[in-house]
Amino acid sequence: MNAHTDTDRVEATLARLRELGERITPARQAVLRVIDAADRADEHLSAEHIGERVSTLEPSVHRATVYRTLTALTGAGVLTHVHLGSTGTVYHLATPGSEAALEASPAAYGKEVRQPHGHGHAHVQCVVCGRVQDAPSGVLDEAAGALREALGFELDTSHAALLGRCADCAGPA
Amino acid sequence: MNAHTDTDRVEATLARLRELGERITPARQAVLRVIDAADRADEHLSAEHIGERVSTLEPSVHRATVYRTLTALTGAGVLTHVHLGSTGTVYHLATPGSEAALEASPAAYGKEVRQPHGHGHAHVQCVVCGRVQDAPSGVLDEAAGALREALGFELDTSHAALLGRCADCAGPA
DNA sequence: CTGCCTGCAAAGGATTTGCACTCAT
DNA sequence: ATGAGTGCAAATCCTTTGCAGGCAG
Repeated sequence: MNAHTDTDRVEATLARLRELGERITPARQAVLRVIDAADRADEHLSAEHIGERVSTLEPSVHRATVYRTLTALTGAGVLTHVHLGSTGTVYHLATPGSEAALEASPAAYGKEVRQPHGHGHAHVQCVVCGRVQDAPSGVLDEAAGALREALGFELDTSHAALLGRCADCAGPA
Repeated sequence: MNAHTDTDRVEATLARLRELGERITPARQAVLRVIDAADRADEHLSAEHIGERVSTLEPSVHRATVYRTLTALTGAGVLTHVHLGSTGTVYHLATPGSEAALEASPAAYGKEVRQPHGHGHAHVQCVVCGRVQDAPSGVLDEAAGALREALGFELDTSHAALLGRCADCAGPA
């Protein structure tokens, strides 16, 4: 049941790229597959780390291409990135829907790409062990409202990780 | 009118350093003065930028020393830093009387950490223009509570900036 | 006097860029 | 065929580190 949905997610993204007039290349496919696999495993990969995995998957792809690809695909709206405090930036597929098998309808795109930013969930990172976790959805809703009202600031709740100490590192003092 | 309090803030910090057994050197004084001045002007300076200003104030101070000084003084608890999304890290004078070595020694990191209680304020940064603003205090209180309850995660509300669009950049798309 | 702190220079690692070529469309 | 995308290598950028000497305490 996985090999199937796996393909769907990457394929759906490729389809969106095509619609946008972007070219489909082996490098881009490899990058998307690596990120998709990481997403499914709840991993958060940096550009450099993605590059390593792409190399094993498609050895001819150069590191520089990975960087350019990440930038291009993020610009196209099919990838998103999250800035972690001091440990760089990690990437996600921007595919609508999420982890659970939403609905394997090939034509599920139905609509256009959503907002390039702001539809993902928030992340929290432990400054002690570096672990990144997904935050419950809505944790920043009130903050977003308060900031909008006080400053006219439109918060992008998923663009930067919140920092602190995870349960494991905070408890055992 | 200000020359007085200016001196006071830096002096107070120097006093704290002395109490901690840290040495007072021209380089450290210059760094503190630069950061203090920036704080007063609501500026948020990166290590590199601090280095530039220190150079004009005390030309003999080497860049490497600025980096080491920032690390050391942050460790001593008299400075704090805020991670901005993709534009590096900026430094502040730590507010006397509240947080001490939040990340003092590597050992203290996961150990008897003081609660990052309400002292430091949160920052928001505009991803369009890069501007950094202070967030109203308390905006993250609810989020902090929700994260503690849901994940046992202790949020450090002032360690990373929240990203989004400021009033100027959000409105007039 | 001690050893913490510094200056210097060189190393380091991550990301970017110029250029010519290739391949997806 | 045509130019977006790529490979390669060099260049940058910011930050760190080894070492020897200097100054604060």
